[in-house]
Amino acid sequence: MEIENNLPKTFDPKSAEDKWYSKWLESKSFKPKAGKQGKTFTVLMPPPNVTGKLHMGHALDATTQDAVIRYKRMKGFETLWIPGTDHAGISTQAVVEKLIWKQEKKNRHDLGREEFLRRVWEWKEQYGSEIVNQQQKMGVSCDWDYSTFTLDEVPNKAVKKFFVMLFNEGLIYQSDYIVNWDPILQSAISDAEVEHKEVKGFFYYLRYKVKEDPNMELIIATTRPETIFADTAVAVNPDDERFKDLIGKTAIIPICNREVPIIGDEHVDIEKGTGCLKVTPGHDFNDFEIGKRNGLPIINILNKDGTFNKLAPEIEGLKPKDARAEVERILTELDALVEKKEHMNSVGHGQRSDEIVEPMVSKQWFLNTTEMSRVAVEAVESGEMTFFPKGWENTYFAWLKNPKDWCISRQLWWGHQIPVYYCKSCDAKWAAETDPSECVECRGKDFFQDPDVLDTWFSSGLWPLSTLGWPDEKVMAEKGFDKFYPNETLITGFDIIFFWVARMMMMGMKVTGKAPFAHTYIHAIVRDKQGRKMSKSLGNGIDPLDMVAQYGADAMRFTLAAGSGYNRDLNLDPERIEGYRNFVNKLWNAFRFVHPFLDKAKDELPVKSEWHLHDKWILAELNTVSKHMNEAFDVYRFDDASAEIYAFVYDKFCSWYIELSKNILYGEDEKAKIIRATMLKYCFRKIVNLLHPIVPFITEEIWSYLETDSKRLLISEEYVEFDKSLENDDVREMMNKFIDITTGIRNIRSSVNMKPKDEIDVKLFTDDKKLAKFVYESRHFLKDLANVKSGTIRNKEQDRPKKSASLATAHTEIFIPLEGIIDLNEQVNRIKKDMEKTQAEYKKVESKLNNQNFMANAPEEVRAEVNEKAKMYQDKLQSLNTLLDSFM
RNA sequence: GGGCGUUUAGCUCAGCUGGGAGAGCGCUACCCUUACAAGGUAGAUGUCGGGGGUUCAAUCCCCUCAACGCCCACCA
Repeated sequence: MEIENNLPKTFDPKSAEDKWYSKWLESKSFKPKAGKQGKTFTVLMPPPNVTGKLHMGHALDATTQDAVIRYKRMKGFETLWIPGTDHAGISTQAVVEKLIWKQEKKNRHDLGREEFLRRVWEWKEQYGSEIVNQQQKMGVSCDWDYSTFTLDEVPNKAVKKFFVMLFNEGLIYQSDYIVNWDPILQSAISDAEVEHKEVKGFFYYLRYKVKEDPNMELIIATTRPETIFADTAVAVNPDDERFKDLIGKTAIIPICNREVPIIGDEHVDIEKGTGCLKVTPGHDFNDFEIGKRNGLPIINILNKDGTFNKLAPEIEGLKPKDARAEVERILTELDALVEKKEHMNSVGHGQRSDEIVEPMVSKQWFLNTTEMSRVAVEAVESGEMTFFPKGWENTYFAWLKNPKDWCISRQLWWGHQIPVYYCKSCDAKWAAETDPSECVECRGKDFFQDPDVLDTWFSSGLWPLSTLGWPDEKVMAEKGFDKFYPNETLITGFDIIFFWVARMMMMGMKVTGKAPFAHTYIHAIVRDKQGRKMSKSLGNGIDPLDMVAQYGADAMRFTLAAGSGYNRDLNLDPERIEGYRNFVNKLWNAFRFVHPFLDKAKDELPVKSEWHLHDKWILAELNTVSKHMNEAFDVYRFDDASAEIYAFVYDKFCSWYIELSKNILYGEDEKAKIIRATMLKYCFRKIVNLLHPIVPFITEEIWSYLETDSKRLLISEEYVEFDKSLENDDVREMMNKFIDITTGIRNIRSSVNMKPKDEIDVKLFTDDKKLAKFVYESRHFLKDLANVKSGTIRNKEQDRPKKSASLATAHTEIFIPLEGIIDLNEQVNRIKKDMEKTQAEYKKVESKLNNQNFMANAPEEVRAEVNEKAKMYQDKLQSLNTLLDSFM
């Protein structure tokens, strides 16, 4: 019979993607809608930087969040997924500065603050929307009306409100402090933004004279000889027998010949170096502390661009590297350099600029996080917020249990300007949420705002609040703050646990007393197939949009979901995407098979008494899959969810149910046809439903053929739930046996190199009467599945055919009489091999049963299982013996 | 130096509270069989990093060694 099919032979992702994304937008399917759960479910998208092109990490973010949101939406939660973008102070400013320099040879100071910011905004308007396009290509179902940019009005207000609040509480303070200075950005950066890298350097052993005793000299080891101009002391350990008499005396710094005190300080390690330490409070974190303890002066010998200033006259204007060489030259000349030894040094680099950061003392704003950290720790310890996988809480704790004050000011222009004002007429300094018109103290008009801006993470930390309108009460009401805060789940990568997760926790709890989200799912970092980080310099990056163009968004999403469980790395090989593209296509073709029969299908399932055993079986299997998928999604095991449905579609639905349906659908029995068509349609509705959170496009496309009401979109359907009444272990057992027999016959066919066209006669022997009956009734199917032309099925008391190709399962012996055609020795060997294997298995269980300790200690169910297995192996061995006998 | 993690089939990885070693990709043979060659059928492959211990029973728990990776701190 010829069946017409007007569907394309391969699935075309592109047209489906565009079509359905617009339909979802039109139908407002992404907007929160009250559902049967009576609860909200909010997810906050980590806002990508406006500078950025989306990379695979974003694609993983998008896929996992979209899967969760779609799942929960279908489960009947009122879902809200909030998108947005981050102004990313440092990187954006750097990108635009570079661009302007390239085009006009002007730096930001040439343009002035106002003009420069205008240019950055212009740039942002042009490129910021690119991100939205890219996200939409991946199918994200977020509510675009909630889209927020960190420099929008409300986040601006949030930042100011929070700043002023903490300023007035005394938690935000200004201080001269040693900070990490990035000479490229010409700004302070926080500790968290510094990355340490191993760099080859040297130990320089320098000779310092002691003023009081011209014959005495101290040898000091240092890795940074160029900083001697900023030294204000020499320190030794007060318990160090070698040097303690020198404490109180004076050392003379080579080159600049400055006299500095020799002091005793516990920090000095007797074992390390020479036991003498040069103290540079202006350019070293530890020395800064020593200086504070001992009241030492601070000398700053660096300019903002990292070159040396006039306090280091011999090297003025030089960069640290050149300065070091010059100092080395002079020291050698003066015979003050005793020795130079190679040494691996770990040196701080700016996360953004990748330039060596210089510790430098400057006036900065700090946020005291002691109390906020404690609260944030408590929230996780109490279970108010849970990490998935749980292990990541260690990383979180490591950061928060050892809080350091957070340097929040940056010497940049692009960002939230610090809302602190200074009066020029009096000494007043105050923080205000709105632009002031006069000095709070002298009411003078001559005041100015602090020129610095806040660390980007300061505004990101308030993201859960500001995206829902805080602190503007009107906007909060519009956006449903009370309804959607706290969020339910945060999904992000582990690299920003303390940059972002910890800060949101601290700030969210500070403002509302509640953790901003209940769950944090930490997903893997996407790497290349060799496990290397994707980076520009390696050129191993994979562009998600290329993958979408090449294989379709569904294939890429399925790949990412399948690779994303509780693992730390996700090594992505484009070949895997191709593999899952094939899966998507498989699904499409399975549907192509069903499609012509949809006319016959009814919308309601027939009464149970009319179900074929195949139907009961596939519905039971599908039901189990739905159970496992629900469980997996609930705990963010996207890998399990994907594997479950993948295996079902391939190994159960396509390989068996569809194959078994052909005989019926191409047959004569009209009633049976209708039932089978109805069942297939029903299964397909469930399959695309279950798959929808992972592969939204193809499932919506297929759904459109299955649902007559074109207004009902799959995205808004109810997710399949477990239904206990569909479970049926007897049917499963029967089908498994039938599959054993079919596979067994195919196995024999393959072993004797039979062509698919060759028809065969099969003789089956089993003592399972129900099975015998079912197999007999299924004889037509066996023709389709294994080209069985004729056969008999008898009990094991009957004589077996001689010299046949044969095989034994635990329940059935299969004979294919082929005397004269087959190599008998080969057959005997095959049976013997099977026998050895089975015997080995049997021995394993037998030894357990003979082990008294096992019988005494093992739980009953385990014993029962082992018993059953032993019986199964015995049966099989007996059958194999019978098979061998047939060759005698 | 402190902490975390990883080590299971050629590759990438799953294996929950101990009780049959699994998946995908790849590979081999045969097949263009009327949903699908982006396919079908059949098949091969593991001393579960090494050693020791607990247990009737260890990939799983404990100890130890080794290799690799990450994070933090520090480096006179």
